[in-house]
Amino acid sequence: MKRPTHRCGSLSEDDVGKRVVLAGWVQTVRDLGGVVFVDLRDRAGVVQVVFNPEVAPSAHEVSQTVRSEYVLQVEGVVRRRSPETVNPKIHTGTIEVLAEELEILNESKTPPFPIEDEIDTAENLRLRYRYLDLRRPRMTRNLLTRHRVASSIRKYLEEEGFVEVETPFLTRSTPEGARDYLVPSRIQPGRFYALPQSPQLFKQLLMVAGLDRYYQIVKCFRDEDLRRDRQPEFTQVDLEMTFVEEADVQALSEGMFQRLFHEVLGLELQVPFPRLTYEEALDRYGTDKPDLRFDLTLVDLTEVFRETQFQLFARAVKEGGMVKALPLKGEAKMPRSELDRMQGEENLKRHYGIQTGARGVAWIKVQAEAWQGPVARALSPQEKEEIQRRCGLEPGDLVLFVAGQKGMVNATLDLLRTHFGRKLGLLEEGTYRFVWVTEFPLLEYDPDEGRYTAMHHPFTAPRPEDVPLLSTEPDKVRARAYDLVLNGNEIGGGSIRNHRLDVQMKVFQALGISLEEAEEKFRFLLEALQYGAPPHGGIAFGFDRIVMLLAGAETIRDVIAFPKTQRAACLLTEAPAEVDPRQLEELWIRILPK
RNA sequence: GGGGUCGUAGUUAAGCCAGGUGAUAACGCCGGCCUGUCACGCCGGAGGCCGCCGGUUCAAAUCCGGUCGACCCCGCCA
Repeated sequence: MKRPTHRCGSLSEDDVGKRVVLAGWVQTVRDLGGVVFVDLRDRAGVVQVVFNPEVAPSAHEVSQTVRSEYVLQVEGVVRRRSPETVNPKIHTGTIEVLAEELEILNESKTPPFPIEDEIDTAENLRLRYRYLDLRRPRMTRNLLTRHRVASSIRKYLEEEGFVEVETPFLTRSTPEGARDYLVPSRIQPGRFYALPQSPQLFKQLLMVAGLDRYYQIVKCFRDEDLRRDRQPEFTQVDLEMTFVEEADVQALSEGMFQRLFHEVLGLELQVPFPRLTYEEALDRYGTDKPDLRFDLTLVDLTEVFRETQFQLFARAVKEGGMVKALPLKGEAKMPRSELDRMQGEENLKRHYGIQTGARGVAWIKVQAEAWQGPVARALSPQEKEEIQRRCGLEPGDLVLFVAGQKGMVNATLDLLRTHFGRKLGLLEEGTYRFVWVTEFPLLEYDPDEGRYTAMHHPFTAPRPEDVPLLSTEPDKVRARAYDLVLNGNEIGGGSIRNHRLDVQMKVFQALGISLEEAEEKFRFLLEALQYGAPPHGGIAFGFDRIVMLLAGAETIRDVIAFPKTQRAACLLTEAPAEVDPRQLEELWIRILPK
C-alpha cells in the first residue's frame, strides 16, 4: 500500500498536473461500458476518478468490479475538466483524477443505508451502524466542528492563564443533585465509587490549593432520563478562578464565546451579553431560559383582575395564583378552530404538547369596533382599558390568557410563546441570542422532601446582604449564581462559591443537612475551607449543547460520536449488557429478582 | 412513573379505519448492454414469518390484548 499524498476532497485546481495517490471509499460508480467514473470519498469530501480503458486497461478492468463503500487506492494525475463536464455541485467539480493504477484495499457489504446527507433512515439503524453513519459528510463535519470548538476553547483558556487539571472519575457519591452512576469496589466489599456529576468539589479544592485558574473539558455522568439535549454521559467545559466576582467569570466567558464564534462560525459577537434577573426572566418569558430570538413577552395582569367579575380569573387571583397574557400582534385573524384547540387539557396535550395542568387558554380578539371572544363579554370597560394599556394592544391583535398557580401559568405561557414564536415565523434563523440569567434563588422548596434544596448546588454563595434571611425566609435568599442561555438553551451555569466555613455551614443548615451529615459527607471540603480557602467562583458549560447549536444539529446525539438511546442503551455495542456471574461475585453483588 | 408518535423487502413509504385476489411502489441490490457520466441511461431479475407472542374469526399486515424496540414531551436532570 502506498501512502496517500492528498485527501480526495482537498484537491483543487492548484493540483492540476500533479501525480497523486488517493485512498478513500467509493461513493458512487458510474460504469458507462467503456469509461468508468468513481466518486471517491474521504473525510474532506469527494473527487471524481476516471478509469479509461485506453489509458490504463488493467485499472479499468478492476474498476468494473468496484461497489459502494469499497476501499480503494488510486494513483493518477489531476487534470482540469473540460468546461461542459464541470460539476458545480461538488467542491472538486472543476477537476478529476485520471487513474493509472487501482488497488482494492477492501471490499464492503452493501451498506444498510446510503452514505449521504439527506437520508430518512430510522435513527436506531444509524446508531447500530454508527461507523457508517459517521461517514456521512454532515456527521463527519459535526465531529470536526466539535474538535474545532474544543481546540478554540483550549487555546483561549490557556492564553488566559488557565491550567488543565484532571480530576478523578472514581469518586464518592455526594447527596443532592442527580442520581449517581455507581461503581462497585472489588477491594472493599459493599462500598461504591460514584462517577462525577461534575468535578465541582475537586475544582474548589484546586482553588484552595492555589492553582488560581483551572479548566477541564471533561465527561460528567448523571443517571437521569434522556432528552433530545441530554445524555447520561456528557461533556462539560469546567472552569474555576480565585479572587473573582460574578462579573469576572461572565466577562471571561463572553471572551471565550467571542473567540469561539469568530473562529468556528466567522461571526462577531457583541459583548457584554444582556442580563436578566431570574425574576425578570420568569415575569417576561415564563422561564429561566428564554429564547430571545423573538421578542414576544408576557404581561402580568394579576392586579387588573383582583376585583374582576370574571369568575375564572377572580378565583385564580383569590387562590394566590396569577393571570398572565401573551399578546400576539396582528393575530386576531387566527381561526376559531385553532383557538378551540387550546381548550381542555386533552387538546393542549394533543396539539401543543402542553402537560402543565393548564385546563385552557382564554383569548380575546381586539377589533376596531369591539373585542371578541367569550372572555371579552365578562370584562368591565376599566379592565379592558387597563389590559389594552399594559399589553399595548391595537386593533387586529390577539391576546391569550392563562390563569392559575404561578408555576403552571408560566410553564404554559412559555410553551405557547415558543410555539407561536416559531409558528408565526418570528424566529430569525442563524441568529444567536445570548443572555445571562442572574440572581437565582439560592434554595427552592421541595414538597416531596418537605425541605429546601439547592437550586444550583449546595456550595453556591448567597448574596452577602441576604445571609441573615437564611434562617428566617430561606426562599428569599438570592444566590450569587448565573446561567448562560443561548437561543432558549441553558448552555452554562456557575456561581461564586462559599469560601468561608461559617457561611457554608449556614447554607447546609438551611438545606436541613445536619452537622453530623455535613461532617460525614463533606469532611474534606469543610476542612479545606479552614486552611486559607480563597474567594473563588467559576462556571461549567454544556459542551455538547454548544456544539449542537454551532453545528445546527437537531439533537445532541448528532454531535456525539457514540451516543445512547433514550433508554440509555448503546445500539452499537449493546451496552448495558449482562456480565459473567464470576464478575459479580468478585464485586460481592447479587442481582435481585424483578 | 406518566402522555404521545412510530414499527410492512436492504432503505423509505402505501395498504390497516370498513378482515378475503399472487402484499404495492420508489430507491438500493444482482445480471446484461452502453466511452463523458455525476440522481448516468436502457433491458431483465431477485428480495417479505407485515417487530414479537397470544386471542377473536371459516379467514388477520388489517380487529383485540400483551410484549419488545426507536423517537418526542412531562416528571426527573443541584
